[in-house]
Amino acid sequence: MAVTLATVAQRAGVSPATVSRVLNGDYPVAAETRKRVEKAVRELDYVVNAHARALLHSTSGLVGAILNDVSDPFFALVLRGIQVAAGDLGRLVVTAHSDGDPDRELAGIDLLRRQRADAVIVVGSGPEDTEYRRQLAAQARGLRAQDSRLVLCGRPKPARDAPASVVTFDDVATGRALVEHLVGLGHRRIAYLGGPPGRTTSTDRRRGVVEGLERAGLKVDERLLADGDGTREAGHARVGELLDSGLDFTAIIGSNDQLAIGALAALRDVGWSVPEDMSVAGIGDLPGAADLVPSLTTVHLSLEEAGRQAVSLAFAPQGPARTVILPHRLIVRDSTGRARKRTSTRPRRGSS
Amino acid sequence: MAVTLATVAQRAGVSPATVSRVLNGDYPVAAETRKRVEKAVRELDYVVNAHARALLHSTSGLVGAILNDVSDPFFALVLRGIQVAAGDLGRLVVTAHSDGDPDRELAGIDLLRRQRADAVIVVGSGPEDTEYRRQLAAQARGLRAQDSRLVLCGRPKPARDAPASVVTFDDVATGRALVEHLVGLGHRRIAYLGGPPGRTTSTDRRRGVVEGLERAGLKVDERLLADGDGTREAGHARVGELLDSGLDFTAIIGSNDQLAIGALAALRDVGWSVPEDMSVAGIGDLPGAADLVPSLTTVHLSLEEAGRQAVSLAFAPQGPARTVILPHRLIVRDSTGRARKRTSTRPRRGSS
DNA sequence: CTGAAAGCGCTTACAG
DNA sequence: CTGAAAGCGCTTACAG
Repeated sequence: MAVTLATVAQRAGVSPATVSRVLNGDYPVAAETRKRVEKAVRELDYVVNAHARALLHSTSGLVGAILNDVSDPFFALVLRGIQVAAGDLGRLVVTAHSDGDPDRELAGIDLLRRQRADAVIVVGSGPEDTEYRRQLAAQARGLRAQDSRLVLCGRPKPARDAPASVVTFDDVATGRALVEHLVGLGHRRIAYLGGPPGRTTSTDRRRGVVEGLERAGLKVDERLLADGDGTREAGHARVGELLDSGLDFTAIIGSNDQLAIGALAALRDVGWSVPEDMSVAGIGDLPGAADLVPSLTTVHLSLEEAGRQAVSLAFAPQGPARTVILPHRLIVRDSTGRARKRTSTRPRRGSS
Repeated sequence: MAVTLATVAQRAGVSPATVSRVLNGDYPVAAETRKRVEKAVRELDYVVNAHARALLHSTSGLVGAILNDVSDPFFALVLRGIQVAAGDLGRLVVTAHSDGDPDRELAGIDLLRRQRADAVIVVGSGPEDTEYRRQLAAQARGLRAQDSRLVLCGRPKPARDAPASVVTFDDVATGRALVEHLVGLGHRRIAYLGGPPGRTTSTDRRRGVVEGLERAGLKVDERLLADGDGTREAGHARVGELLDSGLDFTAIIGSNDQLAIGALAALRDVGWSVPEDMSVAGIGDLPGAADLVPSLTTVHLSLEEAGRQAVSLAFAPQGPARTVILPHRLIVRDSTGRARKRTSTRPRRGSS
């Protein structure tokens, strides 16, 4: 049925071993023989079976990536970096998506272990749940035992001793940087739109914001720290609520660009101007942030670079697990400006 | 070294066959034995080798996807659809990216054939080059011979008789729909920003625009049809040039949303208002199109649905190759409006 | 209910 | 330069 090495060998009138040698081209074969074999390969449209190969060597040439959601630009950019770097190494990328569900993430790693992936890269923030972290650490050890490895991209290790490399950003510092920027512009009451609670990134960015406020000697008003699922819609809704609440604030930090975009939309709804009536900032600097009106002040994260680094850590020659913290960069654009002088001049909801 | 079925069997004091049966759970095994085996599996952290399995059955459980660029939202959305549908079928997705290079695309298919992917989905517009189409058709036949199949998502078949299924949009109709919309608003001179020449989608959308103009009895001014690589930057640059050229036009159709975004930016640069001074529309309705200011009139394409359909075509029970044309939908937002009455009132470049 | 044996499609020492 | 044979890690008739 299927064309195998044996089929080719028969057609070319040689042994399977010889065909294999021609194909791999790493062994002396008579020019004449080679030609016959190549002809047979062409005529039969023979394509080597990667599984048979993978069985011999214990490597598959596959690198696995687990993502929340490929259509989210954050993950898409990291994935691109992974693809480029993996491509350069002649490896294919196998992706599984978890939708942020810890169990699906773990199940994804398992599937990838079955495929004997040369490395598994788990992208994005992780659940802080203890049991989950225990299991992830176990998967890290399992991969190691298979001569593969786990690389975490965008989150810290689940346990100090987990054999996993990490490439991530200093999420605490990104939150702090935004607060410092806004405080420098005279803002004293800053609202914060958090991401899904119980996830490393959400916790860290929020901590950064709180630290920033404290360092500036400002008191933290919990009522201005709004949680949500991190989507544009959540940002839109939370800002609507904050506006309705009558609380006083002059700036909004979205813990990601989507939230900031939602905030901009909510402000547009009520006719407030940004940055005149309210400053808005995000984190991520995803494509399009500069094309918003007003263009978005945000913290740039080199996501594609993170993906590339993850692959390079994955295939680094031996050595213990490493941790790389990638730099971030505050990008000041038009959505943040000096704080309003007097709150009494603030426009009222629906004033437009 | 590595933990195999044999290791588990030995530990549990049974034969490999029994372990296999416990693992697959499709065969009677004594409860007592089962328990012992499961214990051994757990203790050894045994993970079955998918390659050994793939060698037995001739299926791998992998679906392959070839994309220009995962970080482009168009492709990211299709990929998400593919992942969701493949996940529902218990299959993993292997991705390769081509950056639009025909040779890399073909090479990607080859890698996927080696992996014995159950199906290969090639996403996005295709080169119109004859030689390329011949080779793609050959790959389609090769996949078919391997009991796999080729599905094209977003482009037509490379040849009438190529054994490939197709899920795509009516690109000609999308271009035409936009022209009709604009003509209905009184526009008579419409500029068009094309995508990369020599690609199916570019050609079709452009044809749609030209057809639309002709049907409306308008004459086609080639000078208003600008080609480019389809990026935001190209849109920005082309519109700048068109503005400088002094040609008269009141609306711009970007053959994708990125081009339209670039157009909006270029108009902002010179202080023109949209839609008062110029109408702008795109194709795609990518996330964020509604958050632009002004929000973008565009043609909605159900990209995620296209990905899902591609998988469903790939695993449809037998049957000849099929072609599915997904519906598109004109979404009128704020970036298009009635044509200016008198061209003489048009603001001049740099008037702002 | 359990095991021995063959075989999936390759590669690689080992001989010649 | 070429081939016969063993083996990678599984599954599945075939016996029992």
